[in-house]
Amino acid sequence: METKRPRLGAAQRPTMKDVAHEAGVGLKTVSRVVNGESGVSEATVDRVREVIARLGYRRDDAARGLRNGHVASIGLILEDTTDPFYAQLVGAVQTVAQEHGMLALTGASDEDPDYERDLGLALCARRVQGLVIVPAPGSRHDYLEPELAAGMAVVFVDRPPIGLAADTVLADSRGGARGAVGHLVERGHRRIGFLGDSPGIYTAGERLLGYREALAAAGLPRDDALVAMGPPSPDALGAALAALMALPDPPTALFTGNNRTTVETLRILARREERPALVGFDDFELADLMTPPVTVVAQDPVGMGRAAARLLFQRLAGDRSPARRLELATRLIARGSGERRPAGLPGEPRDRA
Amino acid sequence: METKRPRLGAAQRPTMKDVAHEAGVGLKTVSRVVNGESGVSEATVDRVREVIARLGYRRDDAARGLRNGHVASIGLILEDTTDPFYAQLVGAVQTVAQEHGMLALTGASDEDPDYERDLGLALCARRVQGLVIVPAPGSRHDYLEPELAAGMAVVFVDRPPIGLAADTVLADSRGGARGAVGHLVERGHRRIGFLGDSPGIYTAGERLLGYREALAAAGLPRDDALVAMGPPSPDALGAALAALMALPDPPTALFTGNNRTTVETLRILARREERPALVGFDDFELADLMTPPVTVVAQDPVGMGRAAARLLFQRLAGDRSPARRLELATRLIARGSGERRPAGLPGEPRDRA
DNA sequence: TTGAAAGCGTTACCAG
DNA sequence: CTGGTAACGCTTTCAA
Repeated sequence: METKRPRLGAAQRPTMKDVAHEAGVGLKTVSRVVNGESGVSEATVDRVREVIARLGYRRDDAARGLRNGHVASIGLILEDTTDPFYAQLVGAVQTVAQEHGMLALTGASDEDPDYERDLGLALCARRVQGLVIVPAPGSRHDYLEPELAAGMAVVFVDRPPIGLAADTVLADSRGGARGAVGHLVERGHRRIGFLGDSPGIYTAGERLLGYREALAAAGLPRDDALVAMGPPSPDALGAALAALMALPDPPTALFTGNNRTTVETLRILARREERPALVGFDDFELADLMTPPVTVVAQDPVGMGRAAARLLFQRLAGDRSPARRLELATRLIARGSGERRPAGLPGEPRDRA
Repeated sequence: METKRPRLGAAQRPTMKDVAHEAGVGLKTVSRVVNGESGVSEATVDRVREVIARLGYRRDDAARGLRNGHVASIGLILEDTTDPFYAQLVGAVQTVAQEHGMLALTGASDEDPDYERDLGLALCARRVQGLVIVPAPGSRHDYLEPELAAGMAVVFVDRPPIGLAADTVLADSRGGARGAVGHLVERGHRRIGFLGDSPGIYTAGERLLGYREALAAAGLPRDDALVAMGPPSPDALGAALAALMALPDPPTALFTGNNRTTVETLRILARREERPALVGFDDFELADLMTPPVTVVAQDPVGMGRAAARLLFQRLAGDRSPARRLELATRLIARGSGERRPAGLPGEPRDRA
C-alpha cells in the first residue's frame, strides 16, 4: 500500500516517522537525536541529522506538549500596545519571559471587557502556563477560577482584577496624584483643575481620589467644576479645557491624569492664551524638550512589567503563597511646567544665565 | 481500578473524557456540544453544558490542532517592541490578525541575528501558520525554505530578507531621504550633515544612498566628513555632532536617519549654541510641539503593518503568486525646523500674527 | 545501542 | 440522535 496522500494543496511536513523511515532507524532513535539524548551511536546520530537537514524536519511542539507537561508560553492581554506606557510594560514582560525560554502570545482587548474575556479563554485553550493581564474597564475575572485551580498562574498589572484573588502589580496612583497636587499647592495654587481619563478606569478613579485628598489636606474646598473626566480625545479635552478656563474663577494649574491626556492638553494649550502650571501623571519621551519642560509624576512601566513577570514565574516555580499585591512608588520629576506660580504671586527667578 | 492519579502537585485539568463520564454520555457527544455541532438533543446539550461549567472544562487547542489542520496563530519577530515605530507596526499586525481570529506569538530579537533565528525556529516548532519578521541586521533567512515549502507564509517588514525569496513590505527609504535632503537644498543649504543608524542596517544604508543622490542631483560635492553612522546613543551622537560642528566649514543643516536619532539630536542641540536646520526620517509624537516644530519624512508604520498582515493572510488563503515587494511612499511634513535657511541668506518672514 | 507499543486530548469516520 | 475507534506527532516505558 502506498503512503497515504495528504489533503490536496496542503504541502506536507515531514514527521519523525518520515525521518525514521528515510534514515532506516526506529522512531525513538530519531526522537533521541532530536532531543539530544544519549545512547545513540555517533554514526546513527550523523545519519539521522543528515536526513533531518535534507527533509527540513522540525519537531512539532504542540504534539510534544500534548504528551509532556506543556509548551513553554505565556499569554499577555492588554488594551493597547501602541501606548508608550504599555509598550514599555509589554517589552519588560517579554524580556523576562524570553529569559525563561518562553514566548508570549499577545492580544489587545482594545478596552472591550467581552473581548478581553474571549482573549483570555483563547489563551487558556492554548494552554499557556501563565497569563499577564491589564484588565479592560468593567471586566470580571471569575472565569479564570478553574484555570488557577488547574495550576495556571495569573498576574494582573496596572489595574486590579474583579471577582478573583490573584497577584496584582499596580502603580501608587493615589499617592502619586496626591504628590502632584501637593506640589502645585506648595507653589501657591488654590484653583487646580483635574483632567482625568474615563471614571470607569481604576487608575483614573484612584488619581481623582488622590487629587481630592491633596486638596482636602491643604484645606482647599472641593469644586467639581474643576474636574473633567473622559477619554482623552482632542475634541472632548478641548471642550473640557475651554469650560474650565471660562469659569469665573478659572484654575491657575492643571493636573492631567495620564500621558495621552497630558500630551493632548499641551497641544490644546499651545493654541490658547492661558499658560497654567501643569503636572502630568506618567512620564513621556520629550517631556524634557517642551517649552517649558513638563513636570510629571513618573511611573515605572518597565519595573511594573518586570515585577509582574517575576511574580508569574515564581508561581510557575511552585510558589503557592496567598495572592500578593505590589504597589510601586511613583516619582515626581520637576522640570518647569509644574513650578510656575499663579499670576499675582512672585514667580521663581528665570534665566540666570 | 481507580482513575489514574496525576503527577503529584500538578492539579489536573478535566478532559472531554471526564466531562463525558460525569455527564453519562459519549466522548463524541461532548465534542459536538463543545463545537456547537448539530445533532444533539437539547436536553443532552444542557446536561453537558452544565457539567462543563461545573468542572471548568476548557477544550485543549493543542490537541485539537494536532488532529486537524492547525491552530490559528501567527508569529511576529521584531527587534524592539518599545520603539514607537515598531509598536505601531506590531499593533497593526495584531489588529489584522485578530480580525482573522488569530493570535500572535511575539518575540523580540534585540538586533541579534542568532537569536532572531532561534525565535523563528521556535515559532516554526509551534506550527504558527505565518510569520512576520523585521530582520535583525545581518541575519540570513534560508533556514525558512522548508517552512515555505510546507505551506507556511512568511512576510518581511521594514527590511528585506537575505537568502530567501519572500514577500516584503518596505518604506521608500531612499526616495524619502532624497526628498528630505532636496528640501534642505531648496532652502539654500550647501553643507548638510547626515546622522544615520549603524551602516549594517538596511534602511540606514538606503537613507545614506538617498542623501548622496540628492546631493549629487544638486551638484553638491560629496564630503564624507559630513556623515556619521552608528547606534543612536547619546554619547556617540554627542561626539559625532561635536565633530561635525567643529569642521572648518560646518553643516548648516542636518538630516537625521530615524526617530531615535532625531530625538537624541534634538536633546543634544538643546544644550548647544548652534541651531542648524533639521529634517528627521520618521515622524514622532510631539514633533509638532517642539520649538521649532520638527520637519520630518513620515513613514506609515500602521500602513506597513497592515500591508504585511494582509499579504500574509492572502498567502494563507491560497495565493501562490511569486513573492511580492511593496514599497510604501513617505511623506514630507514641513513644520519649521527644516525650513530654516542658512545664516547669511534671508530667512522666511516670521510671526506675521 | 535500539525499537515496539501505549497514550497525551481531540476530532473524523462510520456504525448503531 | 449517539458513541466507539482510529489517528494526529510526539515521548515514555519497557523489552530486546
